[in-house]
Amino acid sequence: MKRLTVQRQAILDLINSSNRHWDAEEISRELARRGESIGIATVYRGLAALEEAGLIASIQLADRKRYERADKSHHDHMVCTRCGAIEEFSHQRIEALQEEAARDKGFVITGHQLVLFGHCSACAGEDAA
Amino acid sequence: MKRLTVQRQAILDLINSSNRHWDAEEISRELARRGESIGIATVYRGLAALEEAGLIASIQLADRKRYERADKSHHDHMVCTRCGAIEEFSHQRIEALQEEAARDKGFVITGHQLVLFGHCSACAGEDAA
DNA sequence: TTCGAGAATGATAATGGTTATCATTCGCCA
DNA sequence: TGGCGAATGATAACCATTATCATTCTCGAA
Repeated sequence: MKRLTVQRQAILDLINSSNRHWDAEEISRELARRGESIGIATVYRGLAALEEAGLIASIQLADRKRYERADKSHHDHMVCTRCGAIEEFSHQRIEALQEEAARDKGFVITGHQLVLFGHCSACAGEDAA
Repeated sequence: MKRLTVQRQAILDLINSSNRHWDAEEISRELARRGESIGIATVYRGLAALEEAGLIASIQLADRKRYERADKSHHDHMVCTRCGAIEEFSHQRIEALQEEAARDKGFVITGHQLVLFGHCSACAGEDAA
């Protein structure tokens, strides 16, 4: 990324000001609502550039890619398949064990993604009710 | 799945006869090569039906979904971002720790996916050479 | 300050994996 | 054996994302 343009700054500010996991379309809509419309192609390019620069992070779900703040410690995600909520969790030990498993195979890890699918406490509670 | 048709049987046999991780297009091509052409829509429907029946398993990568045999014990994957090779690994502890993390949040796990990205031993070896 | 080159934008077309549509065919069973 | 739900296959549609390309912007050199 050679330039942090006003469009990219707007995307970055939006993401940094929340704890949400945004997709490109949501960002486009929210910025439009605030009167800062940005072409959808620019949103995609901006997100890619910002991620490459390490200013935002992402998780790749089956249907779409979602972006979040990068200024949080590493974590993985739990996705509720009922309401779509995305929760975060981290477990020191899991990371270490991943490295161990990779080392056993001579595999060099450059990244990883762990996603748990299921029902969040709110949705799971409905079952019991 | 109400019927295990010849088309679905062909898909199942192909997957069960290998250790590969197939995408729909590859299955279509391979069956065509063997003179058992199947419409691409049928391949997609067949894969979905077979997976729902628990006869095959899948991993959702960023660009495409890949299918593999289900008659293997649970495992996760390492994907080489250079040559595309997919290796499998499993770690008892990781599974247990996932459950632990979920329990802490009141989250009920119904499935999960752990993918490590990086370089396989062959590709990583090229660096050293 | 002005100019030029490279970078970014934005409207829109294209891409590619996957799903929907729908007429036709299949296979089970009453 | 007639019928009905299920499956097939060709093809259109979907949808997130990327490519194209003319235009605009921005920074640094002159």
